[in-house]
Amino acid sequence: MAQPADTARKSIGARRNPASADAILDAAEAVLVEAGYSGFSIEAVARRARAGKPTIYRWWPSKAALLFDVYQRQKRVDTPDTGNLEKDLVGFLDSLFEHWRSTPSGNIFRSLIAEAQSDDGAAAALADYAAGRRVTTGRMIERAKARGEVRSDVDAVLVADMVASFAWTHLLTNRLNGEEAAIRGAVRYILQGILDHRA
Amino acid sequence: MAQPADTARKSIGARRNPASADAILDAAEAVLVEAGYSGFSIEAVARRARAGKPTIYRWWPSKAALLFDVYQRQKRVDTPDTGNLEKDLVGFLDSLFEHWRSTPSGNIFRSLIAEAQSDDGAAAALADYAAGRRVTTGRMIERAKARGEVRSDVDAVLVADMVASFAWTHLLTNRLNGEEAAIRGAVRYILQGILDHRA
DNA sequence: ACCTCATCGATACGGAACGTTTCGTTAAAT
DNA sequence: ATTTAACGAAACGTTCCGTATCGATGAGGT
Repeated sequence: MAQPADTARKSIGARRNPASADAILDAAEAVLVEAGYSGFSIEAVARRARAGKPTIYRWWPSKAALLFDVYQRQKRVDTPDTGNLEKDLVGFLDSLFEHWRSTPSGNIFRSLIAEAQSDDGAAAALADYAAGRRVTTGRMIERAKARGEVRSDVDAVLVADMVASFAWTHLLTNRLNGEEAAIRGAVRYILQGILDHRA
Repeated sequence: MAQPADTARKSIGARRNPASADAILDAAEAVLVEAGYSGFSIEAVARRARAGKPTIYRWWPSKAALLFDVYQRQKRVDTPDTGNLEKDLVGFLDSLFEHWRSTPSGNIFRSLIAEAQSDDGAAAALADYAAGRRVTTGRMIERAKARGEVRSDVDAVLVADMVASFAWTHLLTNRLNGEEAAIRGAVRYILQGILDHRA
């Protein structure tokens, strides 16, 4: 679901000032980029957006919800489809690492994961999002299965989970640079395995 | 005059009351277990330990440092060695998940990772720790290489990284229960790959 | 036996951010 | 033109931060 955790929007009075919501999301992103997660406070966002704190709290029940909406506004890396799974997976991870490195998305996502460790709402939203992405990425593997490239008994979502886990962990431990060899290695091991003798 | 070994007052100041340090670490762990990461504050730890805040700040420069020490006191899951890599990896992950589930270690580790997203010191400590664990776990793969079970060109540390990533991500997204099938699948894919045809 | 001194618990401090409440103002909807 | 609700600003009490200051405690050295 693309909606924020709650959306318990009050009565008929629809969001009267969408410009204000945009300004707040813009400010939140800017604060996150300039001050980092540790400097990301509702007060800082309100100051930056020239908005009142209650305005933020009215629409976003928590810092986590705001973070999640900021993340949702970011562009996503979509999954390639060249007809070759190895090329697709390596390309996907290369693009993802580059995207995390060169846009605010990486730091926003890190913050979101961190927040999810202490905020149940953020945890639920993140779990939901991650499950969706596993399915999306899993389609890459499904396509390869369809063309007979991958064994039919393979769990595409699980493979997507392994790929995502590799990426997440690298993001969380600041290992996004010069990891091309690791990416290629990891993909190759998932595709071909590491055993010396085959049954 | 029989003088004891000169452990004399050192730079950092001889820790005069190790019992107090233990009490603080005990309290920190208890707070973390009872109130979770969001309730984990220096003040709460001090209250619980009947210690003064300055006493904590004297020895631990940050919340992250205290967290790390708490984590270091926990038991670790060690890597099995049955002579069969698949059994070892599955056993290792099963034990790790069970350990994270049934002891405070999981939540402490989650907190540490979260803290590392906003504290450079914690990030460095975590990176160091994780690198060490990759080497340790990598020995499992090295042993399998030595007995010819694994291809000699395989990067053992990278494989360990993939295994750890899988575990970390499951921890961070609250997926520690009923994951036996996923563990077996992931290990099998790493060992045997997912391709249908081999080159 | 005395003295010295680092650590101890306790308390207070200024600062920041929390989440809420109050109050005029503004602007869309009727 | 009137209603109505979201708006910004400001202030609130609270919690926690990290630091400073205090007298008490107790071990080591003389």
